[in-house]
Amino acid sequence: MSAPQRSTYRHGDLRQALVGAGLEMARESGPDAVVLREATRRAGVSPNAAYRHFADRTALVGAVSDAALGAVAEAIEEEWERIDRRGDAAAVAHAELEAVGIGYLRFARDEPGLFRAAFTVPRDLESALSPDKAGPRGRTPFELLGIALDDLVAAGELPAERRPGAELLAWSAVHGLAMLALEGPLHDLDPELARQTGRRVIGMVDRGL
Amino acid sequence: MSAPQRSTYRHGDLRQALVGAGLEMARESGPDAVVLREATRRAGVSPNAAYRHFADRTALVGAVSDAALGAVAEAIEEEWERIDRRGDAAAVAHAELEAVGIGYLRFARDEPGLFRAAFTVPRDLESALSPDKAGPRGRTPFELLGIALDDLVAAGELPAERRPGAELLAWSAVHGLAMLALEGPLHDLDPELARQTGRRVIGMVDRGL
DNA sequence: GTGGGATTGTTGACAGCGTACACATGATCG
DNA sequence: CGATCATGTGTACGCTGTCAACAATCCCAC
Repeated sequence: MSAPQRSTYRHGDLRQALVGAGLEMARESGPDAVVLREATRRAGVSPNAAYRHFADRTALVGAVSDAALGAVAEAIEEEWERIDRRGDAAAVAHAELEAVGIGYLRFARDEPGLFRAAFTVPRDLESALSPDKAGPRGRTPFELLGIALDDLVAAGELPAERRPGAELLAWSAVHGLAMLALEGPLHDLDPELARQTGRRVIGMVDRGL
Repeated sequence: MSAPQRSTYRHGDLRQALVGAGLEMARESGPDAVVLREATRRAGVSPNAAYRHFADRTALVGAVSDAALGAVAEAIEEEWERIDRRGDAAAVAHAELEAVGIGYLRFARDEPGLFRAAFTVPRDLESALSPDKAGPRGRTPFELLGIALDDLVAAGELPAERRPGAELLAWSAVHGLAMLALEGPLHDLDPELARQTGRRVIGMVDRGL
C-alpha cells in the first residue's frame, strides 16, 4: 500500500507518486493534511527528494489541488451526461444548469477533503480554467457552467444582458452552500436537509440570475 | 507593542491577551497563521502557560474565531443602522436584506483574515448563533438576516411558504462569493468588478429566494 | 494569622515539520 | 569512455504543538 521498496536508485515517476500520496492525504482531511515528508515516506524516498520536483510544500499542494479540480470536473460531467435531451431547449438548458450544481454539490458531499483541496487553495482564475484540469471529456467545470448559461440565453430563458458574469453568480451560490456545510457553521447540517437545501439554492439561482 | 514586561507572577488576564494576539495573527493571514507559541510570546509568557486556558491550539483558534464573528456582526449592524426607514415596508425589507449582504461582503473584503477565521473554522450552528458572538447591539449576523427575511414576508414580498430555511439560501450565495474571492479561484478579481458582482449576487438572492 | 489546597505560570524535553547545504548516484550524450 | 546534469541521500537547523514535573501565588478554612 505505502512504502514500495525499490531497487533502482531512480524512482521512475516520483512527481506523480508525490501528487498521488498528496491526494490520499487531502482526501482524508483536506489540503492542510498534505504533509511533504509523509508524501515522500509513502513514495519510499527521502524527504528532500521532493524538492527536485516541487519548489516547496506550497507547490506540492498546488499540484494536488489541480488534480482535485480534475476530479470535480469528472463528477460534473457525469451528471451532465445524464440529462434527458429530448425536451424543448428551455427545459434542457435548465436541466444543464441544475446538473452542474448537483454535480458540484455531490462532489463536495462525497469528497469533502478533495473539494476543499480543489477550491480552498489560492489560485488565479485562468489557472482554474486552464484545460489541463478538465474532466475526461475535456471540459472544465467552468466551461460546462458557461455552456448551460449560453443555452439558457439561446432558449430565451435568460435575458442576454444578464449573461456576462452570470457564472460568478451561480458559482457563488452553490459554492457558498458547500463551504458552509463543509467547514463552516453548517458543519453538521442534517444530510437530508442539506440535499434539499442544495436543490433550493439551485432553484434560487435559476430564478434569480 | 508586543512583549509587555510584567512584574507580577500572575498575568492578570492571560486568556484575553492570548485571544487578542491570536486576532492580530488571524487578521494578517487567516486562522492558520494563529500559532500558539507566538501568542504566548506576545503576551510575555511561557508557551505552556496557554494550556491553563485552552485545551490545545484548536481551542485557542476557536476562541479567536468567536471573537472574529463578533466583528462580523458589528460590520453588519453598521450597515443596518444606515437604512433609510422612511419608505414603505417592502422597500425597507429589501434594504435590510441588502444591508446584511453588503455588510457581510464589506467585512470579507476589508478583513479577509478575520473573515476566514470567523467562518472557515469548523463549528456547529448553535455555537455560531449563540448571542455571546453578537455585535454591540446584541444581535448576531444570523438574527439580522432572519429579521430581514421576516420583514420581507410581512411586506408580502416573499411567499410565507418559502420563508423557512431561507437564511441558508441567502447566506450561501453571499458566503460563496466571499470565499471564491478570498481564497479561491477568484482570488485576484478586479476590486470594482468584485463590488459589482457582490451587488448582483444580492440581487439574485432578492429575486430568487 | 496561618496552613493547605487550588490556580496559574515556568522549565525541560520530545517528536514532527519544512527546508537549506553538501554529497552520492547514475543516465545521457559528446 | 568520460563529463555533465538530473535526481535521490544525509545531516542539520529552527520552528511548531504538547507532555510531565516543578514553582509561585492566591484564597479560604481554621
